[in-house]
Amino acid sequence: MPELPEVETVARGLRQAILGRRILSVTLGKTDFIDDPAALEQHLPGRRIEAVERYGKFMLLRLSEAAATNGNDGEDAAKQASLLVHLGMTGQITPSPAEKPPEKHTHVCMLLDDGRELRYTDARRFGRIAYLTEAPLAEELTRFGADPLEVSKEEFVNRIRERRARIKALLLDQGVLRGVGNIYADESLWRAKIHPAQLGAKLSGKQAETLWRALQDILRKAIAMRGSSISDFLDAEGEPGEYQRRHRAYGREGKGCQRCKAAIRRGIVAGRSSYFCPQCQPSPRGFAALRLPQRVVAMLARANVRVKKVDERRLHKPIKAGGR
DNA sequence: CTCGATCCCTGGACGC
DNA sequence: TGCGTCCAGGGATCGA
Repeated sequence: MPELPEVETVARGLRQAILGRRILSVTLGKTDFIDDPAALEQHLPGRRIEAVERYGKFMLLRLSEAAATNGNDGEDAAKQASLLVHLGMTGQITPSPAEKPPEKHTHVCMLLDDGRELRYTDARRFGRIAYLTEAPLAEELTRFGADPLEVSKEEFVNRIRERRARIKALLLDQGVLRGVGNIYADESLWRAKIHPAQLGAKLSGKQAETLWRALQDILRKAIAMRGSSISDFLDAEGEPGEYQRRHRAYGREGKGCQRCKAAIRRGIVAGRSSYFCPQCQPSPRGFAALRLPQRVVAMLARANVRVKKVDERRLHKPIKAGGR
């Protein structure tokens, strides 16, 4: 599950491995996750990879200008362009010897001028790849919020406190902050002792500042440890990260909170599994019950136990209107 | 504006 | 061994 630290790790690896290489040819497999597959085949060959950048959970492979075609004044042909890559859930991008048989689910192979192949593998195809010239790229990137590592404390606090959505939803919203996903949202909320279902507008200035600090600190440490490998994340060298060892909340249902020993709980907030300490991260008023995971519901049903249905209007009513 | 639901997709875990 | 079901989840989209 590549989030900012994992994508940063991959981008750094790629920078070491393929900067300056020229793409000679492109071979595609399944293409339903590629914006315009033909554009890759048509425009990538001949281009040099001049930079590798990260933008939120995206990687940007900056390409050299195409050789100007005769009669075109280079007007369209020579445009700056980039390959935008999102790893989704299971995406991996890594250079390998061209003679090595491709892994299963390899959908893009770019032959490089040093004899290797840059390969994109993605079992679930939740990723995205797009060839974009400058203007469409700029347009694409306007949808995203601040980089969590660069956002100032003031801006972060403002962005959070002016919203009435749950803090977990805000952290996951790429239009608010680009690059935070489920793991680092839960980890930073645990560190800041804030319940994931708390409303952004309900956070005190102090809490929001603490969260800002926690988030940055955790992201930096995670980058230093080359990200978290839960099931399938591997960096550009095919190595797993190490930060999963430092997880305090994510994936630790039933285990003891490392501050207070209470059992970490899991619930659904903002449609995502959310792990939190019921003791350190007090539930907001009005958030009576977390929806039970389907598995638990099924188990109870099988055991013929009746679960009193929570009145949903009550559950979500809350939050009087009128907050700015 | 914010919410939940649904879809996309596959592999792995688990129950029977 | 195998089958069915659930689940992981980022993101788009739709209706309430």
